[in-house]
Amino acid sequence: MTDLKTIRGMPDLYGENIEDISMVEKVCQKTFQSFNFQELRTPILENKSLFNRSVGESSEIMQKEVYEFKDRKDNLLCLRPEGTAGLVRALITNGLDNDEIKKLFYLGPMFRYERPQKGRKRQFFQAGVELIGDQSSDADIEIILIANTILEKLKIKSDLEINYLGNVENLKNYNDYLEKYLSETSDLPDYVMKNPIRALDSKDENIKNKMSKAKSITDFLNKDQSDEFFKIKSKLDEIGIKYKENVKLVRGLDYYNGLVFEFLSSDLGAQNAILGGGRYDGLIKKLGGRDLPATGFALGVDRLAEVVKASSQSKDLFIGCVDKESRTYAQTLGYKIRKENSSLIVENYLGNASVAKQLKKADSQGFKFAIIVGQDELKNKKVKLKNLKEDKPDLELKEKDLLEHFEC
RNA sequence: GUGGGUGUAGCUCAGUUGGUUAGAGCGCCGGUUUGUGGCACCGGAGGCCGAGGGUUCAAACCCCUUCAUCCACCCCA
Repeated sequence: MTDLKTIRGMPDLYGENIEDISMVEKVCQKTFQSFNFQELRTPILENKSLFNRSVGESSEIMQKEVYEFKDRKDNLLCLRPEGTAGLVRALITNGLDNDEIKKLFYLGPMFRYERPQKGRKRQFFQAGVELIGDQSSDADIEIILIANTILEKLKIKSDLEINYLGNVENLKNYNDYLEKYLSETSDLPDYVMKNPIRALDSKDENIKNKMSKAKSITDFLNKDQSDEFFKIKSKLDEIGIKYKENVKLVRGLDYYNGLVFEFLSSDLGAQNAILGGGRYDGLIKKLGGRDLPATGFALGVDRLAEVVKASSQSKDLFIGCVDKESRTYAQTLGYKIRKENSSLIVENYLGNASVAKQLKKADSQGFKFAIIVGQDELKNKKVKLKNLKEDKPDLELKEKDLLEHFEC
């Protein structure tokens, strides 16, 4: 029966699970659009080399988390592990890397071969924005505003942490410094040896102790960079967005520089990052496009869905029927009512249960109103509208009045 | 990739030192009530006890393997 199993970390989603995810996606999409961001949808499959050059060949993700395979013509492909690289590639591929400022968003499944746990699946959903061509700190502020709006709409409590990485040289210098600083320590785990910057957010007590006396990236910034960071912070203050400066915040993808940030939720255990992003000014050029600044973020749709509970949508009208003759009329009524108001949820019950059962079903499924269509209704074109939520007498309505009752 | 927990009905879970036919609650279907809901009562369906192997007269239970899931490390959204 192995052929009937789902692939590890890629569950079928149904019921409440998909309701929550789908609701989060809708909120994201609406919010992006309200900031006048346009959708850009790229393929799930890309050449693996694209991610080697963007995410970084030495990064954890590319080292062991990519689903890669050869196609029938021996091209080395992979399932995308994140969204930014594909979107940047699309800009270059389609000649969109011009001077016009671009505000783009994406939404869809990503894949990483990791050990699954809460808030971490092998297929997971991300939504994100990229603001291309604007190097000002206002652009960084704009995307933080988007992030904040989404989290507010979803009523998710979270803490914003920010840090400033400077540019490639700062990072290199800081990395070199850490390498030297840590070289006195023995028993360093592999991941720290490979990339000393990883020691910053390590949970290992040994490393934590050692790092508490190390210099921070802030000490490696020049005056302009410190000023820029200061500017960003005062703008956040002015708007009234609370944040915590975290000099240990570094991000796992190689392309980040300048401002980086994360929104953290305490309700998710170890996978507490629900949204993260920052500036990636060098990436477009590195991938072969023009030298354009860019900033953006990605959020974990599944992770947000874990911490919100979607208020189950209330359903509007249950149309039952008592025999075959009346059923078609019942369907006609449903059809007309939905035309009158397309946002209504209207069930046309097509089974053979008794009237009592039908009403019970309507009630237990959370419908507000119910009508039962039978011979009388068919003959007189009149129905009794039952209010299932409040104890009120039935309304006897002609077809026209019924339609009016439900129009928007 | 490392360490640990858990897999029994659609869902949440009981199941005694290994002992006849594996249970409950919720949900589903039917009835009390053949055209009027919420409550109550009665009945029913639904299980290869995650999968494969082993020990035993006998395994949901013990052993091995494997898969899935959860927690932590790691990583990230």
